[in-house]
Amino acid sequence: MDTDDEFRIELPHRELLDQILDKWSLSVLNELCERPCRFNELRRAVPQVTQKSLTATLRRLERNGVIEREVVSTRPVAVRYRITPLGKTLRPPVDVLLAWASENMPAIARAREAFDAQAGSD
Amino acid sequence: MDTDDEFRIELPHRELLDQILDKWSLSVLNELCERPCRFNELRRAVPQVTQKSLTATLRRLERNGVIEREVVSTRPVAVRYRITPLGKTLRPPVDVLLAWASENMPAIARAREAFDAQAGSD
DNA sequence: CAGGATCCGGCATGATACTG
DNA sequence: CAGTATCATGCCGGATCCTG
Repeated sequence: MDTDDEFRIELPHRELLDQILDKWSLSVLNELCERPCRFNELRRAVPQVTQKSLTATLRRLERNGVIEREVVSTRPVAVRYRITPLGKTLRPPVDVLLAWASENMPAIARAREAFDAQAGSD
Repeated sequence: MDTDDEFRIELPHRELLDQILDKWSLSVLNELCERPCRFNELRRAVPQVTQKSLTATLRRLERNGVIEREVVSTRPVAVRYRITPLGKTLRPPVDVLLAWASENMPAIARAREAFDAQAGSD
C-alpha cells in the first residue's frame, strides 16, 4: 500500500522550529520566563552570545510573537523584553523535550562512546 | 565557589538538540518510526535531502544511539536503518513539540504579519 | 546500491567600529 | 544603553565525480 501521492515538502514545522529552537532562543526564553530583561541584562545572562546574534534572536522571537519589546523613552533609552502569553505556552513542550534530553543524556553518551570506539578501531 | 565565573557554558542540551533536531533529522526519524528503510528509500522519502546530508544525518543519529545501521552482505550490499528503543522514546517529546507548533501556527502567522506590517511602514 | 572525496557558494556567526 | 553597519570567516549544505 504505497501512498506516494502525498506531497511532502519537508515538514512545515521545520521552519518554525528553526525560528524558535535555534541556537540561542532557548537560553533567552529561559531568562525571560523568569523576569523581563533589558538588552544588556540578557547579554550578561548569556555571555557567549554576541550582540549581533542576540539582536537577531530577539527580533526573530519578537516576530514570532513569543516575546515583546517595550521601549522606555528615558534618557539614554531603555528597552525591556518580556515573554508573551504565547511564549509561555511554549514552555511545557520545551520542558518535555529538555526532560527527555536530561533523562537520556547518559544513554546517549554511552552510545557515542561505543560509536566512537568502533570508528576509532577501524 | 564563586558565582562570578563565566562557567555558564550555554545549556548542555543545546548541543544535543543540535544533533537530534537538526534540519533533516525529524524527517528521517519520522520515516524510520514507521518502518526500517534502506538508504535510497530514505532519499526517496525525503527528496530534498542530498546524499551527503543524508549520510551525515544518519551518521549523527546513529552516533547518538537513536537509529541503528545494519549491513546486509548481499551482492551489491544492502544497508538497513531502523530506529532503536532509545529513538522511540524520542517520539512523544517531539510530538508534543509538533503539536504545539500545529496548534499555534495561526497565532504565530498573525504575529508575523503584524510584525512585518509594522516594519514595512517604517 | 550505499556511500566517500572534493570543490564551491551562501548564510549564519563573530569581531570591530560607530550612532541616537 | 541599545542597538546598526561593515567586514571577515567558518561551516553547512548542494553538486559532481568516483568506488566497492
